[in-house]
Amino acid sequence: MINTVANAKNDVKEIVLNALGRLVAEGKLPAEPLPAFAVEIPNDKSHGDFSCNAALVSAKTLKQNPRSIASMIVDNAVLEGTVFEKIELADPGFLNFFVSSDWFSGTVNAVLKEKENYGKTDDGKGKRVLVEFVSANPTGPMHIGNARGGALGDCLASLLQYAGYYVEREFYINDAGNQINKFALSLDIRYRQHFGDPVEMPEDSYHGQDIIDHAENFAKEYGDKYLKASEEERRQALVNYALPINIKGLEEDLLKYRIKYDTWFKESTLHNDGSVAEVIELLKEKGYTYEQDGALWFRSSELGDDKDRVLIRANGVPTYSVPDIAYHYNKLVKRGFDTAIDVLGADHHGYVPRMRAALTALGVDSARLDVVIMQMVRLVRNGETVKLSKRSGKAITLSTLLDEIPMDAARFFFNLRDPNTHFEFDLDLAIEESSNNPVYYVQYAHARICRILEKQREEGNECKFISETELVYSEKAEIELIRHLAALPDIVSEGAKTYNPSVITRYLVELAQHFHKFYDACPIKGEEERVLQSRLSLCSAAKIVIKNLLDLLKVDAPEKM
RNA sequence: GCGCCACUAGCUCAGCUGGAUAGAGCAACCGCCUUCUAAGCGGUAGGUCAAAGGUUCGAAUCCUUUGUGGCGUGCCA
Repeated sequence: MINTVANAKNDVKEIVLNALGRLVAEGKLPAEPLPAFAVEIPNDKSHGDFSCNAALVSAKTLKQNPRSIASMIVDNAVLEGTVFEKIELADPGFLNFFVSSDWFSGTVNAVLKEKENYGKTDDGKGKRVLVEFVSANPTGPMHIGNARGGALGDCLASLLQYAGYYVEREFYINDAGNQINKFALSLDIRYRQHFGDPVEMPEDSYHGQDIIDHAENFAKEYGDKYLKASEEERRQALVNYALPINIKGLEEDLLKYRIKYDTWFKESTLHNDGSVAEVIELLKEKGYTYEQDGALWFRSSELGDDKDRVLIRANGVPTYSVPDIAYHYNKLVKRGFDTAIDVLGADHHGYVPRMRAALTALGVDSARLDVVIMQMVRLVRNGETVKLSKRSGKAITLSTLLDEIPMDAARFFFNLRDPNTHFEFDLDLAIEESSNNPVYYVQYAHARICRILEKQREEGNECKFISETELVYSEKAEIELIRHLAALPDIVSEGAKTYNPSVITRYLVELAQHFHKFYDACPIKGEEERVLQSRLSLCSAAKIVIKNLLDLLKVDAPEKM
């Protein structure tokens, strides 16, 4: 058994349940089913290492006051063979558990033994999860929202892997439908304008410089020969030329961002292989469709959406929902993933009930679709919000952002906050090479440890990894640091369960803080052998954990700064 | 109008399924390098947790109403 917070919490639960069981068996307590109770880490360390509210929550059921229940539990608790050395009763009825001192050395030992596996959990039990994220429109470059989605989706995928899931990353390419038509139209007009045609760009076409560049490069390569071709042929040629370039661009930008997908899934394949038609047939068969005003409707309002939705327009063209339904059907049924996770911007939240309704209609448990909604990012420079205008084509693209700020900072910063909260990205801070910048603060801790270990090695003090019974920790800063190391598996479980990688970045900042305090309070050089070895071991353990988690985030862990 | 998300220190944010005096970082002020990285550490000050009700042993946390802000609400994606 490894000394982690998670295991200690389980031990507390067992001790309490056993004590309660004994009391019931002796007839001192009624045999009532008790409500679930919690084990937590108190803020105030005088309240012990772990505290339990069992007596408080069961007071009502047992019809006794919490204090007397707690007192009975204390009297009947058996601590032999556990990591705890004492339990205290505290008002109004808390049970405070104190671990024995070798629990701390055991934790350090566990980290050193497990190395790169320390912190991993088996919550996922190998369940197959598909994380789809970014899926930016291939008609243009990626914007700032994709930057958050990229960092978030990629780290979420890594976190789930860490928690024992089998994970694949996927990018869904919308290479069909209206957006592509608009793309074609925009390219077409720019191409004709290039040769002096006075035609104007419609309001809702793509006005960006990238479209002009594509048209001009196309003109350079093929001259004016497509001017004489049919409009359809010309647009097709333009799309066939520009779209692969864009997709390649997306792939390259994302690779620079350290994101590598397992699959690039094209929407067009769903049209070509009949999946789109199949899904419509299935919905019809199940009786979830009807015709009205010449269009085919989906009875989504019966399945939790706030209104019915059009599947096929009066003009015979399916709406975007249909391939999307086919796509999710593909993920969950055809490819058999246990869970599909979509990382979406808040502006798409209205789409979620519809997709769940569709899955339900198709006989798929809609709980297998999980959606991580991320709120908008506000970019701030010099204390002022950077205005983003998509319409004018002057939005900040992902690649300009990444030219401005270091990759490490981007990946770290976009995972600093809960996905579902609005958040402010301070561009100046991301560039700053100081302790104000959380990335540097964490990296500095890592570099510092590396140098300490190296210096000690030069002086003949190798970290020997002596047995846990010989490690000794008594300083407050040591204890705090070890407590934090022990908490990692719990943090991983929580982050995986709530789809929230920000717990990892925050954990790292706190870990770095605990380390810096330890560094300041506990010298290594010149200490007696046992203390020296204990502290070297603790340094190594902290280094392992920082490195593991920076790797998870795909942020560099420099050995020197 | 309806729906989703938010509102905690001057600023940016934590606060786990309700728990024991509400936490960090920044900014402000005061300190710490002849010893392993001062890109570090310590201290002081700063809050009616948007407001009002409710639920209970106990609420920043759960419920209701109100206010403010963001985003949705297409036979656009």
